[in-house]
Amino acid sequence: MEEINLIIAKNLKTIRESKKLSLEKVAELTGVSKTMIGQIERGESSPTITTIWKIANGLKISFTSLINHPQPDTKVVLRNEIQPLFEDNGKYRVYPHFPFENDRRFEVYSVEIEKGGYLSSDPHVEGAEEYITVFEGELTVRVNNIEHTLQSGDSIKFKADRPHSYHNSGDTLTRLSMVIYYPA
Amino acid sequence: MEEINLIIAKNLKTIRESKKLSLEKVAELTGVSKTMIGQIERGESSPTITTIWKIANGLKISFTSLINHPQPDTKVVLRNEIQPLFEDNGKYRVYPHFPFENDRRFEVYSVEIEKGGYLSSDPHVEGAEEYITVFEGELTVRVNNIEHTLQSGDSIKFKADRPHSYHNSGDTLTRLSMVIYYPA
DNA sequence: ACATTATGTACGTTATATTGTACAGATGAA
DNA sequence: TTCATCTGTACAATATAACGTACATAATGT
Repeated sequence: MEEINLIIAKNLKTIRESKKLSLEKVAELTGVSKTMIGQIERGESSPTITTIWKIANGLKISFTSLINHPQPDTKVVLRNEIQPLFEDNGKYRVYPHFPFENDRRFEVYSVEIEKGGYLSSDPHVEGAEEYITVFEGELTVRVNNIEHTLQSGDSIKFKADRPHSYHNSGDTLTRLSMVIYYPA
Repeated sequence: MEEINLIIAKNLKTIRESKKLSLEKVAELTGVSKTMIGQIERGESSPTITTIWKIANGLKISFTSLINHPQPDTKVVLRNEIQPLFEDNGKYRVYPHFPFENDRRFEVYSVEIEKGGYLSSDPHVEGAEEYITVFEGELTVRVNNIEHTLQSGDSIKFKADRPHSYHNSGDTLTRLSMVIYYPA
């Protein structure tokens, strides 16, 4: 998940050292206490937006240079690293492979639903869409009061800004891929 | 100067209303209390970076959509609106016309120095440069232990990451324009 | 009309961001 | 070495962000 305050910590320390400034010098330039600068660099504090503003302006750097962390060209996410979310007494399991991140407009999940497993989802934000492909078993999606039953290999796309539900209507484990898109 | 928390206040309120969400709904989606969301929208609070992160992620919006405020195509800055900075007992007056702002890599000032007025400046950050043009009177700049005397219409550029000083070496008021550049 | 729900604000409490001072280790000069 | 300065951290005090509850008003239905 990459804690945001750790990102800032690393960025600030890198920038400060690249400018060869001491904590005290940064404190002078920014009007933020030496102690606070140190704590931020160590990730011990989640600074307020005004503090970040003072730092950015005092150091004459952009806001994003503190917030952005360079995205690696390649990123591998192992199943074991993913902390699944459990619903319906563990019968419905969500694996967030690529959760929402700053500018990215979509998320990638996979879902496992045991036999009989069911989940009713509240509407997402207006304009949101879901793209589902079934990889194993059978899935029944209900949206707009219409049920759609899919088999392995089938897909469905629907506007997810209304109530919808997922149901393993088959006799075996259902596994599927889900992409959620959010409008800009 | 546009207080940063007021910018966020406006952005958040606009985004929330465009999505037709109540404070409570936003609280649910983001994990930030309804009260805090309200205070942020009213500009009564400078949220911490983690709170902003929660809001951005919960609402599936980018960080910058909360921070950025649309720059007008045209901006007029009247001399009367500028709050000058006084040095050397008011003999050295700095007028910040376009102070540092997020991505902009330079600042534009004008300076008035009365007869005999003098200012010794500490080094700016490494790589900083100053571009000065004299509009009225005489100016003596000292940098690298060398003095340069300029008349109205003359200009000078120098690396400002070392000590330097300005001196009105003439008999009349000196007025000049100063651009300070900061490396990326 | 009334009741009911929904929405945003005021208030008191807790958690924590922020500050100033004091301290310990490092660095450097003589 | 010794003294001095510089750098970053530990600590205690204060300011304020963040929370939960309760309240006022608006909106909605019956």
